[in-house]
Amino acid sequence: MKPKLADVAQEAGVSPTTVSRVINNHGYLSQSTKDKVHAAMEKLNYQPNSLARSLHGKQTNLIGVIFPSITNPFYAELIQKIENQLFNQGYKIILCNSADNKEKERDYLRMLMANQVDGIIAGAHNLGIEEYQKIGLPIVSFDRQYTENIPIISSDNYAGGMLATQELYNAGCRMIHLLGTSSQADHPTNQRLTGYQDKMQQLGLEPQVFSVDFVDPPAVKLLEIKQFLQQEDLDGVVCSDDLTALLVLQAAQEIGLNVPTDLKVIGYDGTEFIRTYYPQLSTIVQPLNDLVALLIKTLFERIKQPEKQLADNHFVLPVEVKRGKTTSKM
Amino acid sequence: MKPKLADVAQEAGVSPTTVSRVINNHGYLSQSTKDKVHAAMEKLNYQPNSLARSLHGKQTNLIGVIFPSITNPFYAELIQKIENQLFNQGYKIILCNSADNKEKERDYLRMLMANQVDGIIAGAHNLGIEEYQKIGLPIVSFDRQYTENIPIISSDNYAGGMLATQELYNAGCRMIHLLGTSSQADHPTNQRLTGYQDKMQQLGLEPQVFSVDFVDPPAVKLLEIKQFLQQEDLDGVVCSDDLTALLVLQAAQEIGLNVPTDLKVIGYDGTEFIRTYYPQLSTIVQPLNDLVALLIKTLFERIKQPEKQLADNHFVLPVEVKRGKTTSKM
DNA sequence: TCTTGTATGTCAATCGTTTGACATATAAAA
DNA sequence: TTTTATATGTCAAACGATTGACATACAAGA
Repeated sequence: MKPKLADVAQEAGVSPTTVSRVINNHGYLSQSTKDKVHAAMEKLNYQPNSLARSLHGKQTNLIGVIFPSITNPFYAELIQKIENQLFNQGYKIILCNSADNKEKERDYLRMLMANQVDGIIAGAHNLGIEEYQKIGLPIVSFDRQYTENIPIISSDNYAGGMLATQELYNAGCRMIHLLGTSSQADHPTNQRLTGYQDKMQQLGLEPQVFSVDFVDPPAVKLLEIKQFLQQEDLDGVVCSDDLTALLVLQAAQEIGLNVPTDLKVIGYDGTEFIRTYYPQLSTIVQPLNDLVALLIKTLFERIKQPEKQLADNHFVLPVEVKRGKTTSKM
Repeated sequence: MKPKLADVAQEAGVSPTTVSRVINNHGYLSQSTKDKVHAAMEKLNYQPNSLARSLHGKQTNLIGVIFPSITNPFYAELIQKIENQLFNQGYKIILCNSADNKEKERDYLRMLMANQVDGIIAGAHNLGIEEYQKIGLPIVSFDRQYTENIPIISSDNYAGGMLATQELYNAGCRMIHLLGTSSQADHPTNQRLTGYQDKMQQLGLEPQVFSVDFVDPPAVKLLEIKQFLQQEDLDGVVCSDDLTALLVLQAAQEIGLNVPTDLKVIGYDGTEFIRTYYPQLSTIVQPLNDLVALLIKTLFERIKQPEKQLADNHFVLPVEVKRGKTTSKM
């Protein structure tokens, strides 16, 4: 059986209370006792049962992390950075992949409650606001609107939409379309769309929006995009994310459109992955490191003072353009 | 405060014991009592504290999942599938990103023990065998050799190495090099190298191996690969993984080598991501779904019968070639 | 009527750890 | 010598749920 505190006490020849005191550094302790206890813990490979400790009121040091997918490089990098930061502060993460599935998300929320996590970082929502209100746990959200009481961290989607459009315009495009994946009405990334529309208007151009269904498999999306490229009169495409942009590049190649000569393309997200393995793709870079730092800082504030009313609950970080060959002038 | 069992009892007008009986479906219960209790749980949004339940001897339904990275699409897809399967069976995962860091891996193992996880799926190791032996928990490993007592699930790296080489040979290559990332001597993916070497010998060709350092940032690797392509006399490259293959394609383009005319390339892993977004890349496809199913099945067997000696502890699943333009004949 | 099965309640021990109350003992400081 | 800080021990209650032992009560069936 796993060693328990009492075993350590016996091994070290001290009382259980003393062992607990050593572990929690509580009360008066001589160096020699500490050493004895540590030696015994080492010898038995003892680990205090965190279930028992947490049950007694201590934190669990577990954070629930809910995102719609981890195979999307953007989320993968986000989660990896979150994991890293949290690990450095002594926290572990329970990874929840909502898979855009209402039931799964609900089940996970329940499980997280049952597991007494200290807090939740959420970047997915299919559920109504009520379920998020009911949880009664510190939550911060990435780029999703929940309730007034839940802080939202996001990058400047509106400015990003404008920047992307401007970039194509600067590269000489005049027939710029937006290619997006349809999603809920209140999804903050819809701001990218608005940014595009406003910028087009500013430039005196007609906004043109085409949507592919978010849930379609990529092969289907590719087909739709090929049709889109063939049917429309266009010389530039603002994509709602980099993966969609990759499909555009692929579609363009398959139907014999040269990028950037015939068509210019800009994506959105600018993950390290894309920047490394598709350096030619122009894109709007979200500041992942800053986003993660802010998410975690905000979450810890919520954990420390759960009741505190938020003066402002929406934090927006700036984005920047990363220029590649897909928006070269010629 | 969070509602507890006693609150539910009061709300439902029954005894705490009865509530517990309803939750665990233990002993005689009338339908009306069950309904009352369920209504009360609903009303209070009650979730049994899993810490307390687990402390009492029940399983935690937590599985530790340790991999070196999640931003690599291969691991991302593996983890996503693991998460999915485990969720369907009522388990949650604690995601551990070892980041090829000994200390981090050790800390995570400790934490997992402390959190009383029911088992571990590990695909990383920097640590010695002893630390894995000490844990005393059901473990299965993906593609890593730990101890005789820990089952290993992998795909057929040796056959994969041969297949990849044969594919280039069939496409007309005669100067086939292997480009790999250096790693530990006992790493099972070294079997890919051996497969390559044996196949070359079989074909009467001279094996040529070039290594880039695993920890180098991609930009540095890219440089090294460019030099490699320029210095060596070659017409085909077997890459140890798809990401390396992407760098080769990029390097080739930058130095003006046409693929597949001047140079043919084949990768390794064949994730859905690569197959979708780089369909031109030929690669060896690992059977992710089967690997995950087997990992989980084996883990559950270990959990059920931890003491059972293993007749065979290495399970190897077959791979297949996915042909793309990078190994077209012409 | 006497069993027997069903339904619920009370009580207490248990899981492993934390922590406060209290006792005691030694050593150093006043 | 008396105080005080230091060091350790014993004991027991708590955290929230589970579960067995035991008591009680009511119904239906023999």
